[in-house]
Amino acid sequence: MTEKTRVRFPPSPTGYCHVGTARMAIINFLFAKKNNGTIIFRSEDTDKERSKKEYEDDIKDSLNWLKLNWDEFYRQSERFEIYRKHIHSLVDSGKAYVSEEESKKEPGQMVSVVRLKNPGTRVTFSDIIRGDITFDTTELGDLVIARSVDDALYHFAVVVDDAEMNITHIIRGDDHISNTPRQILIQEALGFERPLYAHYPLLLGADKSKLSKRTGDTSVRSYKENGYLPDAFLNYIAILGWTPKSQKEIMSLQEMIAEFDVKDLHKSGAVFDIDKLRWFNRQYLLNMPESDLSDSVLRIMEEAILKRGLNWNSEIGVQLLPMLRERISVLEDLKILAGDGELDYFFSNPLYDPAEIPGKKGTTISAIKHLSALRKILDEIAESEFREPEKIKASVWDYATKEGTGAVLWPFRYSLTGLARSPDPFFVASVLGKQTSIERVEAAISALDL
RNA sequence: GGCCCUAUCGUCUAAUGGUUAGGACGCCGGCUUUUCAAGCCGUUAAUCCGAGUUCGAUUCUCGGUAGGGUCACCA
Repeated sequence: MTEKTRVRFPPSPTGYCHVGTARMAIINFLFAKKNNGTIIFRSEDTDKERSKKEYEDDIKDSLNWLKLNWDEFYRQSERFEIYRKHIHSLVDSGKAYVSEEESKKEPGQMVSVVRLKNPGTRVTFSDIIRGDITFDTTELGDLVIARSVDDALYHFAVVVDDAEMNITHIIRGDDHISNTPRQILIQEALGFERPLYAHYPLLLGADKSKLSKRTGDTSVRSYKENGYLPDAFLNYIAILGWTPKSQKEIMSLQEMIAEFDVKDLHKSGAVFDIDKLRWFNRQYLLNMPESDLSDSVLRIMEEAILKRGLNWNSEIGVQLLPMLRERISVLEDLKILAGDGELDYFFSNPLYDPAEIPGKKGTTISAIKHLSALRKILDEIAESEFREPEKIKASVWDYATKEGTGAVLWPFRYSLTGLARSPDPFFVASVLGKQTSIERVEAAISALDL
């Protein structure tokens, strides 16, 4: 009978959930699901000083946000009894010994660390991604495995836990390659079976070094807060450093699971590219039902509009939804858009710069003429038809083409928005409504008359 | 510095002992009934270097070089 696949998420709660942690989880998740396996979340909090519950919670929240769930949960700080037992057995059997030495952390203090007797062999392990890797372990010396007989260190805890939890596959970052031989040494001293290893390359920052705070946002929560969609984020991170056989990029979780193979993980590191992440997010945004989006879009917009000292109008906000969705890649963009005043004219009358009203293709004279004509045309459109941009366009179009679209449409759009850049005038007018639109055209005319 | 890992467009990557070295993101340009955005089309752009094997290497081997990782009583 073959053993059931068991993998682990072993973050240490010494900081907020890092993008690299998310990637570790995704890879292990895909592998586990593909093989119908079990996922063990193990909080590696043996460092009492640096570990915090707050961070552990953040990591759990972040993984939950990405819908990466696990089957079993452990905390190493609650397992010292188990480690102690194994440390004692090692000392009793002579494979490890207690060593009285001066503390490295507190010079002058004497401590009794536990050291493993290093047989000094060459250790070769077979990595699923990289093939055989050999290390000469003599240079490791008698490594310290515990601060004292009661206080296991990371490497020891990991080896014991991986064995006790029947982990079959250790899939982790490249940075652990050189940790592997020392863990194997401990493993062999303890008489444990060796699990299978796979080391994938680290995520890189724009400068090609390990992704760090210097190179951009590294906490998963910051992406969540900036309005990235979890599915898009997950998809992008999964595809970074892994090409499925189908070579598809946009994939559902189910597709990823179906296609996943550790052997397809790349050997070289990939740069985390925020522009591509934004593109992924946009694709997901575009495919979302509007109903799933409207609450957050409306909330963000309202907040930004209120902040600008304008009156919020949710009826108008709702009409803006489809237009807005087209113009953003990330929800955060909306905050910027609205915060910069690019939506102000929907909620208050714009101010005009008379020199801007005619546009490049017109003059003051022509602008007055066209705007007056437009006022009349708009006035003749039935209130009910004013709801539809296409109807407004149809009414205005003959006149505009006859007189020159640029000369007519620019003043029209500018009178409605007061901005050099905006969505098209037909859409804007339909949102504003007949009365407001006409009022603004008139206001622009009088701005020119003065 | 020792040890270990890696090396295709700016970035993510595909492919092969023989290809016009393909795609995606970005950039740039054009088109699309005003502007902006979007969309569509297109352009630009890569096999780190040097030997060897071979009729032929981007691909295989070796050596450089470069980049990264790791060398704790952190994880």
